[in-house]
Amino acid sequence: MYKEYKQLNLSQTGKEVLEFWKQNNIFEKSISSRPASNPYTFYEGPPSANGMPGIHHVMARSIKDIFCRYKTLKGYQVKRKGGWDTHGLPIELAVEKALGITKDDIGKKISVKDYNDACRKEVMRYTDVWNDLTEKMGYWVDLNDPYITYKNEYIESLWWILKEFYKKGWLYKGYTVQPYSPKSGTGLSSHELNQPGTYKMVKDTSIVAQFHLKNDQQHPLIPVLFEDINEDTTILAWTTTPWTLPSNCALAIGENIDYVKIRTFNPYTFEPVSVVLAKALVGKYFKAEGETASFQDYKGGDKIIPWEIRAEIKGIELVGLRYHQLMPYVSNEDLEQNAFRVIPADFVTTGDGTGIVHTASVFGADDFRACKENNVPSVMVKDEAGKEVPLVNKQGRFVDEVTDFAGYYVKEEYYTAEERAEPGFKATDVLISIKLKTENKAFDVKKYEHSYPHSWRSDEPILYYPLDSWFIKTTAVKDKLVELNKTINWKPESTGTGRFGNWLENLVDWNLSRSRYWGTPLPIWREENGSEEKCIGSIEELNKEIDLAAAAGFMPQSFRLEDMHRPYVDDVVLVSSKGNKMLREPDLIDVWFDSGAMPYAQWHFPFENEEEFKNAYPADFIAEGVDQTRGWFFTLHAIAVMLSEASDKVKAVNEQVGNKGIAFKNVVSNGLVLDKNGNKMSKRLGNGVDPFATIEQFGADTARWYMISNAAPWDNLKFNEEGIDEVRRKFFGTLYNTYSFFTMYANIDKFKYTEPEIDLAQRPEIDRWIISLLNTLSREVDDFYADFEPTKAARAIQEFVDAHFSNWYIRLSRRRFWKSDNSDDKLSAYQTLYTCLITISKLMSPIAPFFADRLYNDLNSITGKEEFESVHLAYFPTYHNELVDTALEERMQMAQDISSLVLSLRKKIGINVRQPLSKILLPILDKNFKEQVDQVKDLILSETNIKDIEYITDTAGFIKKKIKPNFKALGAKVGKDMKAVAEAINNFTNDDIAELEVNESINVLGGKYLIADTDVDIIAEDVPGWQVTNQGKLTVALDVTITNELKQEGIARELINRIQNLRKDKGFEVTDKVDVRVFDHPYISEAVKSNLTYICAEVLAVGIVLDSQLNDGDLITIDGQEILIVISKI
RNA sequence: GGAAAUAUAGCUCAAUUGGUUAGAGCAGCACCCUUAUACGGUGUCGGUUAAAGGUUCAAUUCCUUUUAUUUCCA
Repeated sequence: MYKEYKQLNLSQTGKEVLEFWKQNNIFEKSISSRPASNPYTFYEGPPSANGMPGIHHVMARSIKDIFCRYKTLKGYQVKRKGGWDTHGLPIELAVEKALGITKDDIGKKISVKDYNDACRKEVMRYTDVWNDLTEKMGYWVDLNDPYITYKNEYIESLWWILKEFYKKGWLYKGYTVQPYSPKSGTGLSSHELNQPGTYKMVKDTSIVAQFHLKNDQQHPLIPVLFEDINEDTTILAWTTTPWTLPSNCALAIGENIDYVKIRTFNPYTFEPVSVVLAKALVGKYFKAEGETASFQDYKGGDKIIPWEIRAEIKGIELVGLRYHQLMPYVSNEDLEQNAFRVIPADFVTTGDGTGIVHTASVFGADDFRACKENNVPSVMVKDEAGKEVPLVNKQGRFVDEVTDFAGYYVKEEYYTAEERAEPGFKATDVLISIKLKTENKAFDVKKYEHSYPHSWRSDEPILYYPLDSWFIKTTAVKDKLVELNKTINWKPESTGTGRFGNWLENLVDWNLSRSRYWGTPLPIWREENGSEEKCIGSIEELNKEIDLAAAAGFMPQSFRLEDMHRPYVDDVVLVSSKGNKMLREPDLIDVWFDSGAMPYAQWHFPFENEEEFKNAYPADFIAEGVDQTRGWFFTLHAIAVMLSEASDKVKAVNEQVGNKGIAFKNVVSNGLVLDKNGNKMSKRLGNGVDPFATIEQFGADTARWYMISNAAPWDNLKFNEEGIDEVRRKFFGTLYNTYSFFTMYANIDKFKYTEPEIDLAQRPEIDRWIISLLNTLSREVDDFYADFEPTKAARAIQEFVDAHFSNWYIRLSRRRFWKSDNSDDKLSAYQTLYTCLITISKLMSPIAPFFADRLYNDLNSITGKEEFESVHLAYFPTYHNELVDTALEERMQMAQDISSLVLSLRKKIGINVRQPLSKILLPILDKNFKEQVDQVKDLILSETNIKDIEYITDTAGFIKKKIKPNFKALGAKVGKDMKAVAEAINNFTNDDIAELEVNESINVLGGKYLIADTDVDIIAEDVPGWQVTNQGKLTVALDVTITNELKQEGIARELINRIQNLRKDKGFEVTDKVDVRVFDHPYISEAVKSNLTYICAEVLAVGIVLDSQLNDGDLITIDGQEILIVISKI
């Protein structure tokens, strides 16, 4: 007996199937049953278990799961090693919050050891919750042996990679401009800058400064810029950070921007001056009235300042011009030689300012880069230790060399509230403005409101400040990164070419340093004076060095490092070749390096598991959220490409597996999950969706199917519970019903698929049709999965189940199952229905793994047709081209369309389907048409309750035709004359159309064009005198005459319908035979007599008695006539 | 400020890659059907395809600009 269910409960099904998987180790078998020689490699992007999983994790992991399961079906061995991301700032922040401390307290209020222990505990806090979700959502990943990034072995692999880079010269210490908080004395990571509320609107003093050009220099533009010896020509540059002006070292222009030289007067000193600025921004600083004003009549203080454009200059021509240092506090020969000149930069725009950017290399990341590229030195001073430092110290104050402002805080906010409240207090930016105004160096000063980042910790504005950091020289392999990226299949493509591609094009070196406590320590030891350094690439190497240090007396004898984290690793002191102490660089490395190195470190490569690594490199497939584009996707790619150059061991592996140096071949980046209104889910709004509750209520399958079928993975998903319910009702409900239908009859007939397969040729049209469609579907779904298009796969399956399988195939086949005999036709119906169900279970199993497995096993456990104990151990349905019959699919579509047209006509004229009608007319469109329709004629007739189909040709001019231009075909032919041609065609008379049909062509526009019949669509629009409707090319005319005979049959059908309803109401089994007594009402008596056998057969009655004495029973109504009837089970 | 994605019916999504009358499902309304179906059928309501401009015989589709939402980066 096939299992029958009272109702569909997907949540319950999920739990039971999960238990079945566990009991029978199905996941393990799905791997062990596939040959190791046929691997498909998937990398798990490690989640961090210090936060609760959300519904978006169900989304991301469904995508991973789908393709892994699909590849298993296709015969690949898909190992999925799980992993945990355990380091990093979020964990440290969570611990700080839990302990009620700040970063500054670490090492003071709490020891680094205790702190790190707390982190270690925190990081696995929600592991159980995560594991629970993983199971319940049906995500198959190996959690028994996950990689954990804080393990010593993992870290050792990271050290090995770093050493490989170091040896290649790709790991260096450098200076970079970073967000910096003077109050906390620490650099801020980009993560910290992305905290909510860091960017705030502030009003800053902005200055347009006049940079006076040197008139004694060699430059082609000099004659233009200095028209006479007394002319004072300046370049206008704008800044919102006046405190950086003493550090100015260059002016940046856009090479393609148009500039002008304008003669005018300085608005503060009233001195005559010439200024250079972007042409597009002239209107911002000069009033239109000034252009016509007289220079002679101008007096200082006049509201209208005269101006005139004296020259137009291309940006590129300005490059190289030298100017006088604006605030000459600090200078030297190098600066005089190489700084204070105009350089080109790509970040200059004419969006605001003057189109010329004041550049202080040490206080802006863009500035720093532009200066470096153009070899412009920075304005620096030497501190007490002789080290070069900027003009602003780490407290945010000017150094002594900036005499006028020595000791002043550069940002107003760094002063205390009391200091700021003192009378006469002025912000340093304001003081600088005043000074520049009086020195004839300021052209425009005003307050400017803009958004500026603040430290989330201390709430004061950050500085961009140069700090020491360790870098990986990713720029050294930039070209290869770009090149190899083109070999990666990105879904969607735009993420790869756009977001990722552009990012690679503008690649900068990777800043590895983090001044934190819980993370992978940088394995570099330095002599205190920096003259010697060592990079350690393994525990063994470290131990050797420790032994040397022990011999030098710096370390205890036979010391061994138990834990590679801080503070333990900081206790290791090594010895230099000169016998000096070497201390570890205190930095940790960026956690993204941890995860990007997982292909190697998860196997503890190269120290162990070389084979495992080789078999799983590179990944065939990875998937994460699009926010990982510059995170994990990048670090994986960067490390892989760099190792392909720097490491002999990786090179060797690459050679063996034929890898050019990538870490992954296919990547799916999925979008976000938003709430149903399109808002981000957040704790604050309380609009987050609990994945556990969702799975409990609807079942994991429903949630998965909903998320996958609703929107492409890379589109944002608006998560709506009503949508899940719709999926349950429409898709799973329908599919469940098809299964119930099957079991209901299969159990009655004891169908176990033991009979030999009926030849396809012997099967009826409708069976061959659904089999053809099923094969087409298999191929499509296969292609969609292979192309990482799960949404299209889901939609195709859904469409098949709903529109074709359930609402056409089964509906039209029902009668075949009622028959009491066991004919071949019935067997064919069973075999076909079974094949559809089992195939659907396989096709859908990657997306809805629980339901699919239940369906598969409910069927297969009875028939034993397949040897697999789970659908996930089975193989993807093979596509059989010979089973696909496109002509058949076409004519069945026609049958559906024609039926639908007839039903719509019946509706329009108010004759219901139970009333038989004699015939429909179909105008013949082409030779094939009649032949095609004839083969599905019976289906149409029974579906629409019509007696016959009659075909008509237009020989008699009986049909009114309509002609429509086929624009696509005509476009190539007539081009610009389309309008005229279309009009001509639309104006064709019936005779014109007839001529075209006979000759297969016709002249239009007085013979200018010859129109072929393929250039137009001709449809039969109307059959005068008939009820007609059409859709596309199809036209159907209905004969609405109801003869007495038809009427009687109609009444008989009504009676059958009422009896069937009564059977159902009374709870009779579908196989129960009945006795019928019905009142001998004149309205039905003829109908009963003339359709007696038909009625009896339909309702399984042994006989019908017309009884004029009947005065008890059920009252039924037919066409308004009330009639008593008694039916009784025999 | 830069890069990217998205924007089509009240909602969720299509539209054969430039072909003229933009389609489904859900929701609403009306009728109908059902010995698998809390399902289905037919009809109805609903659109300035975010806005503006451009290219073209023809634009939801290509280009430019703008707006909104979102992400990543500075």
